[in-house]
Amino acid sequence: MSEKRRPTLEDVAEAAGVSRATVSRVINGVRNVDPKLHEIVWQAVDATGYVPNRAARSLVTRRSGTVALVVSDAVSHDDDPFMRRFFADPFFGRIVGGVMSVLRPKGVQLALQIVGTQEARTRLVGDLGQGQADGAVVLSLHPDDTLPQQLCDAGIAAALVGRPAQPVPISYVDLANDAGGALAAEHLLGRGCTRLGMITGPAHVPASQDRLTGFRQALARHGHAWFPIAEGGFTYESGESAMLALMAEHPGLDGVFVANDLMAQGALMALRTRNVRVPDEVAVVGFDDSSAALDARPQLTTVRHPLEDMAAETTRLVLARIDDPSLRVESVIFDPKLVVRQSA
Amino acid sequence: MSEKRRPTLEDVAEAAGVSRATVSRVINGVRNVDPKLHEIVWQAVDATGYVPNRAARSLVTRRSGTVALVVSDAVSHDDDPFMRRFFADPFFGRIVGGVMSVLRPKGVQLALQIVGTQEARTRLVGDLGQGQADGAVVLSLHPDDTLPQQLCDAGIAAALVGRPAQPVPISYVDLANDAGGALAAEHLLGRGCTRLGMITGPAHVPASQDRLTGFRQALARHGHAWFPIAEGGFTYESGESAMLALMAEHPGLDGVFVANDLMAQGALMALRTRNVRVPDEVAVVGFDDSSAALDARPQLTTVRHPLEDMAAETTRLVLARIDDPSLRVESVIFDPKLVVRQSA
DNA sequence: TTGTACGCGTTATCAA
DNA sequence: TTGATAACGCGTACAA
Repeated sequence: MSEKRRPTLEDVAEAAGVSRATVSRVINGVRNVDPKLHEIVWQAVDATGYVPNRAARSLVTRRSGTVALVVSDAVSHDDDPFMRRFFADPFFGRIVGGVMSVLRPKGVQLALQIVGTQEARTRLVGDLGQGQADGAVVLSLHPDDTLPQQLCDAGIAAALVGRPAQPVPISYVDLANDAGGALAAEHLLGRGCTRLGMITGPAHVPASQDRLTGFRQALARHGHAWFPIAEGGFTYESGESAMLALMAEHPGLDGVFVANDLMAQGALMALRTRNVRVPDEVAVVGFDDSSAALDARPQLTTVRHPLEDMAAETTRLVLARIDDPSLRVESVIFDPKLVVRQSA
Repeated sequence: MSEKRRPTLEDVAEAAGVSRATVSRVINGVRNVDPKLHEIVWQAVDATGYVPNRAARSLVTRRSGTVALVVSDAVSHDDDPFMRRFFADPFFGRIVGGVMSVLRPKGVQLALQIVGTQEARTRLVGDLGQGQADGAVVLSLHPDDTLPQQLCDAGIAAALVGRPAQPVPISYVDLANDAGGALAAEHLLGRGCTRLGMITGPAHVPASQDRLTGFRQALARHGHAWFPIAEGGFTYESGESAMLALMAEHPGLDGVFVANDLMAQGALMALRTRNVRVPDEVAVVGFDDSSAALDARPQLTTVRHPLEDMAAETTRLVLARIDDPSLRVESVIFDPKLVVRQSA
């Protein structure tokens, strides 16, 4: 890019009147350095405008100074409607924000990787094993995803955002989805609803199951042994039709917990179609606190998913494991909060 | 990661019975290599499982083998509702897909960078100048964004997805937004609408202006000298209120062109609120063909924005400029297509 | 066409 | 505590 040569350690050393080695030690914060030299060196760094050469450093440290953000789906990105849905949620952006918030201060690069096919997954694990990145923050979006196991087998420093669908000894950060379901139940009961129903997400998604379980247990604690359920697919449309089905079979419902905001938005549309007033006739609680919650009419009361914080924590887990590969597998669970708006 | 040392060029050379240099030449596809050796070397590469060391290569080639995907906004990510909107669109995911489709085959890494503050922008330009990445695909989301100019001044290989808001000698790829506006106009007129209106995006966004211009000119060609306009902010809510305003002031409208799908979705909601049938009483055409177009009821007839292709082309522009910095600034314009669904 | 040898900018080892 | 000096793995003039 620039015409003139970038300053190197040697240049700084000359400017400071010391040796390369000393400058290197100062910059890397190694102890055993004369405080006087310390200052002199930093001044020289400033004066020369020195910036460490990542490649040279990587070559000798055998670290890339990069962490990969891997989005793993069952099928290729382009063909899959769910993948479009995934990006359609603010989900991804929030995660990126959380990851960057811890990577940036450490000067670590974020390399984005999206793997849809089995071949791509295998290649990715190979690349990571070759040191393309020092570790990986992984979003595994499909229950049959083999990537967590592969990463584990390859001994790669990685952690998942969200509990792995299958039991794999890999670190992860998750939300107490069951607690979220309980929050929704308590809130609906608290506002006087007595005939509750739920629209769940896909049965094979762990988060979806947990939300159902939490909702069910909280209701059971209040004596509600049973409630009608309709299964959706986390999409707007599925929420709409699930709500229609629920209303057709159980006309007396006065409260519904929907496993994500997008479906809840669809459910609101269905209620509107049937001229049912929300929340007066039927109260609706969503999940995620995504932008869909604000777009909805009425605005959604929903369970907030602190994705940024969770992504940041996941990144810390990965970084810690890069520093010390002997660290044991760990999981961190976040607690959800209820955000009360208009729909319940 | 792995216990044993990774194979190096030296190992391959030994296995093939040639010198390091020859192996290097074969791998990098340099001419002047004996075809026989060529094959022998590749077999040795296979046998040893050799993979080039990026750091070592970078050190000598002075290339990072990385392209940055930069999202530049006027304010910090977390605070800005527009940023959430941005990620809320499938926009970002589609662009990532397009970029990766050309980077992956070339073995180039994608480094994600999100800069919200002026300080972050300056630091980014510095980092890129230091060779953190060889070039940048840039999404500039704010009219006052100084990043394009800064990149230009720093002589960094970069190209924008979307026309820069201010005239800057930098390569970009854009959509013929005006042609898209014209498509919408022709379609509405073609289906017999005679009293048209438009909901525009923010006046300072170039794409928004162009859509309006194209719509206007096409109508003018058919004798429609004037039509009512309401300005929105590319959000669902703004589309909803713009539509309400339009209906209040111009009750006779029978067709509306909305500058993006999200606003169009809001407009549909407004029409529904007023019990106006779509498309029978009022036809609606959106823009982008985002997932919002499919979520809408009725599903949106809209102008398709070939974002993946555009992002891929932008990436090619960046790559070409990395290879040959003397390449002149270039722009590539894509043509939109009309996707007919139910709303018009 | 192939091989030798040097340099890329760091970190790390070992004397001093 | 500091300073030479040896890797790190690769590309490439230059010589053969």
